[in-house]
Amino acid sequence: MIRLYSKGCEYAVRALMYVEENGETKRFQAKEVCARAGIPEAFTRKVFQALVQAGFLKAVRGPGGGYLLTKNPQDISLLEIMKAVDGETRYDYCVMGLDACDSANPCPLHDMWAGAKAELLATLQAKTLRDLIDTSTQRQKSAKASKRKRKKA
Amino acid sequence: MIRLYSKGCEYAVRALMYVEENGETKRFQAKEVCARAGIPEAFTRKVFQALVQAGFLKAVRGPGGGYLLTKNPQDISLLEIMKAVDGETRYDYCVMGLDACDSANPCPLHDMWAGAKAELLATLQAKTLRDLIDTSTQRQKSAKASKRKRKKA
DNA sequence: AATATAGTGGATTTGAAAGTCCAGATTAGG
DNA sequence: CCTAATCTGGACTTTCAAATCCACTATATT
Repeated sequence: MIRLYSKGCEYAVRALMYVEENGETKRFQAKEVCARAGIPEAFTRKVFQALVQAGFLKAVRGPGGGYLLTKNPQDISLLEIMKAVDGETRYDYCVMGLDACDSANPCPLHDMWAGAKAELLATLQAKTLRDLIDTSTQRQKSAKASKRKRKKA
Repeated sequence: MIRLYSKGCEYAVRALMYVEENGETKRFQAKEVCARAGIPEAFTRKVFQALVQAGFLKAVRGPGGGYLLTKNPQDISLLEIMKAVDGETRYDYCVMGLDACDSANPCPLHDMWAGAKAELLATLQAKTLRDLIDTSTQRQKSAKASKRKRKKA
């Protein structure tokens, strides 16, 4: 199975799609958001710790605590999240697994992959958390709409 | 690290780039080709078994035995090898890890990934074992050529 | 027939990613 | 000050791909 990012990063992304607006800030608790996203809480907490250290989240302890997004969703790109969780080098390896592969000494797939990779990374950089939330919300609405339609019919 | 295919498949591809022409047929032994490709022999043997069962290789036992390619390198696509080793479903999963993702109910990355995937698969289908061998051989030659140049200078 | 050389297939081990557990630190509220 | 709620961080366990091991079968050569 092709993975753009690790399982941990997958959980980070899926969880962050469930943050809720509370006035200016986006605030949420690990337990609650993991339950809604349907992902393992204990493991996802580890990932949140990484996001705190990377500066994307601020942790608030104690009753009523949780996490705060330090930026607005439209200012957080998917690629940034990926780099924070999986590190910077995930996309830096030869797809054929050759140690000695670089632009000066390319493997047979090097050029085609360089192109594909650049496109992919550009898209992931352009895609913001806001986009993910919106697409997902829209989808849920249209799902409900067609449910109503089916009920009517 | 982004992997287009499993480690086993990587070894299959890397090994097959070292098959040698013996008249009409391409023949090689596991031990020798693994040594040349610099990959683990025992594990790669397992992969060869899969390629035998998939019909890409014919196994010849006994002294002087080895494997035969059943087709010419220009008639074997990289994608075919990948499917034989990793199965048909490797590219069929949602890149965001959502169970309920399909074209009727797409995840936020679905469409962009569908496009990227289609391009990628087309390239892998078009790329033949012959291409891989030629690119690799060419690279070795030009490496030697520039070595000679450096020596001359 | 005996021997040596190849591939085969099942059992087992290894290592990294994924996942869990729990005691500890922090803080809001009574 | 006590309790409950929340995140933290280290140790531990599980899972799966990757890798190894070894006894077995098949066959060419002598």
